[in-house]
Amino acid sequence: MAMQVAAPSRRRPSLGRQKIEIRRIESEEARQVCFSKRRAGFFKKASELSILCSADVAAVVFSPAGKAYSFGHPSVECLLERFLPDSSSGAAARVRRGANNNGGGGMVGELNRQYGELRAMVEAHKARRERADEKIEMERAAGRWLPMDADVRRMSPEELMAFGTGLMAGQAAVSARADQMLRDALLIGRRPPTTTTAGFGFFHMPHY
Amino acid sequence: MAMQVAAPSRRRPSLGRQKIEIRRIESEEARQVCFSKRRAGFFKKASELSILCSADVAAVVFSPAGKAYSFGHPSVECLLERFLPDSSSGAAARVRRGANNNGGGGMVGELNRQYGELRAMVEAHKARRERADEKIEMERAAGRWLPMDADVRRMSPEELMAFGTGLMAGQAAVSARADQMLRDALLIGRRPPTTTTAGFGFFHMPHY
DNA sequence: GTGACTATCATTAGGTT
DNA sequence: CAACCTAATGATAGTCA
Repeated sequence: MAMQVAAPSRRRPSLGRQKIEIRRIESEEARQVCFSKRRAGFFKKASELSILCSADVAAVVFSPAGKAYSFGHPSVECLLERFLPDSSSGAAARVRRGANNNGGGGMVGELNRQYGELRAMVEAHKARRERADEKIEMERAAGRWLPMDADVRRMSPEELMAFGTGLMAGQAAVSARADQMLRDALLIGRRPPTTTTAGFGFFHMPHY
Repeated sequence: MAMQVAAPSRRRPSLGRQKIEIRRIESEEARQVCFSKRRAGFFKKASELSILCSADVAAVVFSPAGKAYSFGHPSVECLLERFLPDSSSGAAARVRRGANNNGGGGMVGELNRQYGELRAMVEAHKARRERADEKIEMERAAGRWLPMDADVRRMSPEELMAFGTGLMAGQAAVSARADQMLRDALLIGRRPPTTTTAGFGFFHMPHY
């Protein structure tokens, strides 16, 4: 492998950072490198957020390979205890029951209420949309849509679109990742991660 | 190389970003503002990390006021279950229950999360993109969007619920579509609807 | 509390070593 | 493969509407 003699006076050592689109990085190598860099940056952000704003933050990341990393202030477990009970105890069950019974009361009503805020925001956007004309084309790529629940009958088209998109997005994510999750789960099983402290919260790093 | 900035005839509207130390922000107001901004940035990073590297990411943030926000790809519960040490009691048990409840058919519960996602997304976008192409949104909203195989818009809440549940069970085609669309919307920067999943994955916003 | 701005600081994509 | 480098992109502190 012949190496070129660097010509420092003429050639730039680097093009510097290039803009990239937020989509899966195809190159296995580049993806790995990016993961390492961004994971570090991500945890740093978590740390700064917790310190600057006195907020409690927990973050867990699973690498494509199945290794688990995490950050938690005060600790991941602690925050999960606070976060989970609320959504798993009575809420979900109650919601579900209500849906089966009348499909429009209780939680759904609340959902709709909250939707009012969102709607307001969307409205605000429309109000500000003065300069914009182009590519209605992309739309086609969107494919088919599917608005559901939350009393869609009362939503404006815009809201329906937004909601449907969001819904699909979530489901898409779940479906698309189901297989990998399964694989990961089987692959990693559950091994106790090593724990280290990084500045503020706790970092759990995987050991190989 | 000290260079004095020549006194500009016109005063700068802002000094721009200033460097700050990573320590609790004393000013109540400044802390709140910072929290909002950084929380958004934090979730965005989480989203990008999960997309770029195909990594599974979950993050939970509690504001000083006690409100909880979260991001999870595929979902917070799902990842937590993978992360938490096996323990048939306490947290793990609850986590599992919650996951089952939500995944088993709690569409509304899921919708509630989607709502949060949508809101987060809108919030994130208002900050910088809408001025470009709201036109598309309008056009689309005009009523030219293609419905799914079933006309969910005419379904009763019960029917929607059932349909939604079925969808969650497995809609490969839809998932693919959504995924593609999401990618386009998110990465390209010019998405049709006012919706972006800030990645994709679920956002849990605080319940009021 | 949120949106808009802008100058700056921070992060990181691509290469190199 | 990780540590360095450089330069361009991205995030955001400070301020005002």
